[in-house]
Amino acid sequence: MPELPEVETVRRGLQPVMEGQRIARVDTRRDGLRFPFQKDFAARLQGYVVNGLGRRAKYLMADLETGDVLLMHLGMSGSFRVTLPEGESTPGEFHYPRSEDRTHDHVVFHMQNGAVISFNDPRRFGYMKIVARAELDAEPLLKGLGPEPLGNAFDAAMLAHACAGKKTSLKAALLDQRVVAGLGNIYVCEALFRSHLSPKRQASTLADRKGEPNDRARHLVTAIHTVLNAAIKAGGSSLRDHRQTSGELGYFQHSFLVYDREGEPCKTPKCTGTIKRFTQNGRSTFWCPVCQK
DNA sequence: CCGCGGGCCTGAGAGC
DNA sequence: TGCTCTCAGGCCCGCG
Repeated sequence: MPELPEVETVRRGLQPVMEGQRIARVDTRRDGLRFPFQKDFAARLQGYVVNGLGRRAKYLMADLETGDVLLMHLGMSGSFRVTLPEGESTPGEFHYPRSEDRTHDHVVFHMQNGAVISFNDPRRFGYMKIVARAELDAEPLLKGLGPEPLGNAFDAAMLAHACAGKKTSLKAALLDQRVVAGLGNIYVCEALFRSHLSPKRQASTLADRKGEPNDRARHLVTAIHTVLNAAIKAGGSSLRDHRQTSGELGYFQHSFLVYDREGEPCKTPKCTGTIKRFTQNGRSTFWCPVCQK
């Protein structure tokens, strides 16, 4: 599922029931997800207050009063569902990911305020890991991540510099979390389309000979900002598994201009092209060969 | 450094 | 109805 907008949507849904609240109990319903749980996983969480819930790239980070940080990654199919205590919740219609039963609820947080937060992940590509805050800088999962695409450090100059001399494709460069952290297959396709840049274009062509950013770099950065902000506003994109923590669907998939639109007409004004799909670095790329150059 | 293929998992959808 | 095949918002590893 989840790229930055989906993870941010989940963060905003969990924040009110986690931040400043005490975890009463944690149930793990299997030995692990992608990796086995740490032996003291539940013990390091139970009974402690969550001071804050943040996000770095596609990771959720729960700051505990103990000085530990719980890192959570949703993999491809992870989702969280919040159930509020009797009388406090009136979330409308629930759309459960995949099965109606909760077979794939692998981790359940019982908050002292009565909220129950379930982590569901059919494919189990997600993971959770507790790291001491003092050791976060050395944490392999986070080390080497590039800047946040919506943060101040990410601009045309930074992107051009990171891409200078790269012979790899623009698509591959943007998917590389060391270049910029948080984009995935959908939003890379969408941002390239919106900036009229070909996914096949060599990444180095965002910079001039001195490594200075050109108009392509500036347009691409703008397109990334625009598409991510719009997707967050829409609660992310629900194709298969992504749900907001209320169970509601995200709806940015209705705003896709290229992703999942193979064979359909290009939406660029006056463009007569047709959206094509091909495989790049093992993933589907959707694009318009007519207006993306 | 790079691209590529395989692996990790389950489930949905298409085709037969 | 049911089989087989392909594909899926991520990411890591090893190969050449």
